Amino acid sequence: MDDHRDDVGAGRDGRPARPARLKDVAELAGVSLKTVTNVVHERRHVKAETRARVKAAIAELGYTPSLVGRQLQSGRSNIVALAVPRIDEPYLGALAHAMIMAGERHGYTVFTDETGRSDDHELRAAAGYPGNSIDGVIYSPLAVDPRRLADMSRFTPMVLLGEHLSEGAADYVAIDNEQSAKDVVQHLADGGRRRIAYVGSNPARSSSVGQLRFQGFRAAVNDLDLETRDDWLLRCDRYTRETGAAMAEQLLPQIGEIDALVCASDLLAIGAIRTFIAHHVRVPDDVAVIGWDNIVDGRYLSPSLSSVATDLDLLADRTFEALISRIQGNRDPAAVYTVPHELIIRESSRPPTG
Amino acid sequence: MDDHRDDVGAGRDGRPARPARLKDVAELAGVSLKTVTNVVHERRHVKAETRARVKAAIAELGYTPSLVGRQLQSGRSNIVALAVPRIDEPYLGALAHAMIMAGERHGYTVFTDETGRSDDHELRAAAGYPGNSIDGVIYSPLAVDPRRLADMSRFTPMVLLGEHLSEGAADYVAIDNEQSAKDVVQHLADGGRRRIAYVGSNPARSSSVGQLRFQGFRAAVNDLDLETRDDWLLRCDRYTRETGAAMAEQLLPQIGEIDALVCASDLLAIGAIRTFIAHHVRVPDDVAVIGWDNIVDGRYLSPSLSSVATDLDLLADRTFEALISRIQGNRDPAAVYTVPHELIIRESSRPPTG
DNA sequence: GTTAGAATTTCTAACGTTAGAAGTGATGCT
DNA sequence: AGCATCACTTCTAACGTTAGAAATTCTAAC
Repeated sequence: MDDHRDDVGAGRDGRPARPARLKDVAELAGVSLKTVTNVVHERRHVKAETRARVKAAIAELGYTPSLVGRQLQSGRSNIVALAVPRIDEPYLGALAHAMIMAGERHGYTVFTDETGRSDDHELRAAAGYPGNSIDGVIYSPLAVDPRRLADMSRFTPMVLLGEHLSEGAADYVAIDNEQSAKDVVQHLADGGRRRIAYVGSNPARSSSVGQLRFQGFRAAVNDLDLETRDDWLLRCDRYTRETGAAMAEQLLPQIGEIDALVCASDLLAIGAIRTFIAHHVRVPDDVAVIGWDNIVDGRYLSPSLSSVATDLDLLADRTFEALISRIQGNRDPAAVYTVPHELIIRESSRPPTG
Repeated sequence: MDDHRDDVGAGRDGRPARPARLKDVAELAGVSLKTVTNVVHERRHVKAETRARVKAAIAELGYTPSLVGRQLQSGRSNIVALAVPRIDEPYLGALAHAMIMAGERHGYTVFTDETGRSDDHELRAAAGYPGNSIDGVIYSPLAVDPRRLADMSRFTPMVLLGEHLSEGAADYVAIDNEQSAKDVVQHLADGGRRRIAYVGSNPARSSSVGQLRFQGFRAAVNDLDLETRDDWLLRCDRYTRETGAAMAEQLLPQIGEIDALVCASDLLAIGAIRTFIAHHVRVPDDVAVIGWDNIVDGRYLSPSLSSVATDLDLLADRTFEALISRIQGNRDPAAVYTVPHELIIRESSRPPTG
């Protein structure tokens, strides 16, 4: 009788005017709050008859537990944030999709956030979204200083993707980038390619995937006695189609010398192929092109794009295993989890005809 | 002295062992809770000296208000859900990006959810994510029965995108689909195309964008005295690359008769072009192809893809305006908001050379 | 020096959930 | 009959925030 709000489930169309609370259920069923939670959580020590009555009341009121109340009480939200630079990049979209599915398997809701708008957003993600009661962060950093990140992440369960931070700031999940680059070069050599260019290195960021892949590339080129030259190695920060197109522009004078181009991402490769075709450079006959990420668009390109594929579902599962372990208090030193990769050969890197 | 937790900001490395609460700030500053909130909310009636002391305490403890606490108290979360079938579809990724940016402009956090996994997920979105304290839903439905949706959405602020529900279940924001199709046909006619096929109609779902666009298509074909035939009109549910490829397969026998293909989405168009090229059908010389959505990939395709572009930023802003008005209690009948579209002409629909 | 009124601050209940502690009966054993 | 044990249920404080009401202090005018 101390409740002034009396219109639960009383809409004249039979729908509640406001969501029912635990208290409403308790009153309708004529039991205490605790008994209702006991029923909701399927606990013992509730008489069958009481249980039935409570369940009926729950059904009648259409009661759904308020996650906010729970969260406040438990300190846990079962929400993790996936922080990526831009959600409209194909690879990151596919990653988000895989993470959402994996989150579901592991009992977590994945809240995808974009950090690419500003450094502030990146730092906010790195700090674990203070105030938002995020249980953990899956983070694909772009520009944040690794040192700073290591500092901030100490108190936020976090798993890193994409860029490798040598300081071991947090758990890291990725393919073996160097080895995948070696596989790429081996494949090109198998197809008779000898003089290979590379787009996407960046010595200034030695831990970037582009640089890791470049190291594998260079090692394989040496091991297999292939040729590369400094002016065939183009560095860039952003792995976009635009950049790829611009880089290919720079390579046009070398066409005829080079017979293959390795791009640190499919987007770079797509941009490069676009430029090549526009200048009547034939792919793969004049130049083989290959990238990383196996984005769907590559399959529908003409020529279709060869690429290094990550098993995203596996990557997402590993990520959640690591993250959940951290959420549950694991304080071991940061670990690196490697997931397998696979070379998907399509038209763009087939051996030249004739 | 009734607080048993005494390790706020007491980590021996100078970082808090747990997040600071309002109460911690109040104690450190030697004032009451209300005074601290008054400072946090920049309210009057706080002495300058007190304000300074509180601010110092906030800074020292690194206090950030708990959004959960706020949400419980206010019933508002300032979070809206964007429910799309799949986040890894290029158009939906671009839409999500635009919505996240617009949300920021309007003071909302956008939580992107995928509903494509099951009907349950769609219904959950339609019901406003019960228990999650979502303030509103931006919803791009795929399969939910409009009738049911109308029923559920009555109590959840909601804006619909994509599919048009004639029942007026909720506010709807989109381009003028019929007019855009007429513009497409006009453009093809201007380029000398006369016999035009269409992929993406679906009479079973008369309110689907594919069907709306088809209606505009047919009207324009009649008005401009162009030709189309029943076996040039292919219906489909899913606007994917795969479907587009399959539909184009069906059209191969008609090549030579038709000189243009209108696809209800860019993905369909991309799939179709892939099939055409694989079968040495020249685009645009043999067949012009054009789609909707202006996804970035279309620009890098060869031939680059002509498309109907929506101004996504404008669409997102309109969406938020409508949604916020609903959140604030607007009970007017559901409205339709139309945003402008633009025809982006690229290579795939250029007039045949020679 | 009083006092009305304003300025500033504190007190307290509430948001919806949870779970430990405490309470009530009923049963079975001696 | 007395008592411990068990099944079941209720009571209550707590999570972090907010804001109306109440209390206190200050200011200025008489």
